[in-house]
Amino acid sequence: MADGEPLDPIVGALPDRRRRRHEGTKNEILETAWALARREGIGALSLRELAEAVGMKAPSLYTYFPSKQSIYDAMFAQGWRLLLERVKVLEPNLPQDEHLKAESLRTEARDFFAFCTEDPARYQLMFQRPMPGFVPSPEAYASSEEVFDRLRGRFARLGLDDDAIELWTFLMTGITARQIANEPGGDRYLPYLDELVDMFVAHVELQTKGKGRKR
Amino acid sequence: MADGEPLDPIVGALPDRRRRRHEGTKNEILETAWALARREGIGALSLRELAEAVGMKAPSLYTYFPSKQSIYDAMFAQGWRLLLERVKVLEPNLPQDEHLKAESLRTEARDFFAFCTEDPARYQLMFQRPMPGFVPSPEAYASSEEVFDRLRGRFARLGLDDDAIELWTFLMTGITARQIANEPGGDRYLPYLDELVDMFVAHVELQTKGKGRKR
DNA sequence: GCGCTAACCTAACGCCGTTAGGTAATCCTA
DNA sequence: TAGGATTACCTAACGGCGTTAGGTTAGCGC
Repeated sequence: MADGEPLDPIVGALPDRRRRRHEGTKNEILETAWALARREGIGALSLRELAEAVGMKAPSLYTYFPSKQSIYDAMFAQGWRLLLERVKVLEPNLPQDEHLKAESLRTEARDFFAFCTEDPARYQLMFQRPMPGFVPSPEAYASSEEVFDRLRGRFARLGLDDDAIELWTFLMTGITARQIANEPGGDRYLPYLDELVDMFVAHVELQTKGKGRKR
Repeated sequence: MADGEPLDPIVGALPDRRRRRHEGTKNEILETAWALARREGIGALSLRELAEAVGMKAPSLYTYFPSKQSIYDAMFAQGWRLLLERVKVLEPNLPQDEHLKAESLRTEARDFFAFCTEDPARYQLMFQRPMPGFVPSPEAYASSEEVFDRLRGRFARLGLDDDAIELWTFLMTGITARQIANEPGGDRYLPYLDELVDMFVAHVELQTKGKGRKR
């Protein structure tokens, strides 16, 4: 308590120049990790290989990350932050009422599908957790929570409740998972996307009209 | 060509007693592998641990399987054979015409959901391929193909085409994937299953009525 | 009883993530 | 600007992994 910040004692106390360099190297490691993950699969990432790709030996990586898991964690957080940025730009274009519900949802779906399929390694890390024992840290998890919060917000503005969100999530999960599994990197299932959205819209419209029914 | 069977020269030439014993041990290894996979995750399976659990040392497993991948492959094939058995019993109860389409699909969905959620490790192995580099052998793949063929057959009898199958697969993939990811071993999403089926039925009914339309 | 081979074993290879412990460069303070 | 601290790397090594090499023993057909 007496001498300043006991939290994060190493990095936190760095002067700006060094700190920037440290952060720069950290980012370089992460970018290289993404490149390797894309080439050989997220589960095939090796610290020795990663270290060599950035011009180090494996143990030196531990200056920047305390474990391999923490590298995965940082990548996981990066992925969700990126998705968060992308869903944020969707929101100003939302209609003020429930008009254009279908169009909004089509845009939403296309954006999500594009995000998921443009980087299969990222998709696996974010949605499938293929590394045995990997559990994202609370900080990393926070971004993913905010993505869902904002999804809830957008759906509320379209007059859709939490059950609709669950249904929506099933649809989006289903089509992207199948795309990644059967044709990673491609977009063979993209033509089905609008049909899924239409099906969904028809369903929730029916629910709303016959309101007060079950559940 | 001259001297009998050059295929599978070791196991194929065994006398019955030995052969049975060999197959028995093989099954014991697989059952133990399933137990370990269920306890610690399919990706955490270790040959040394597996060997110890069946009272061997790791290299001795190579008498029964040529590699760890081949153990995964055998488990993969087992999983799909089991699912095949389960969908087979569905077929005698199918209606002769398109009557009871919704009921048939509800049964279909419930059965699939139950199969997927009752063993998360099996689900991951069959549907998510979490082991880097694992590719099922053609023989193992055959069972999974037959499951799909029979699905096509059942759907045809209900008057549903291949596009409907794709949509159906998205739905089933979506809800099971989410169940496994968010609450492995539970059935929190089961209540949404009938709603998904209703949505699907309403959609394909609409497509059929307004026939000759797009796509 | 003899030869064959399945069914095990131990030892070891090269990989992995990680730790211990050392050294050189860089920075802040006096 | 010299001294002390700390970062940013290194090499060596540990225990674990899947796998291979090479050996021994037990069970089988002839």
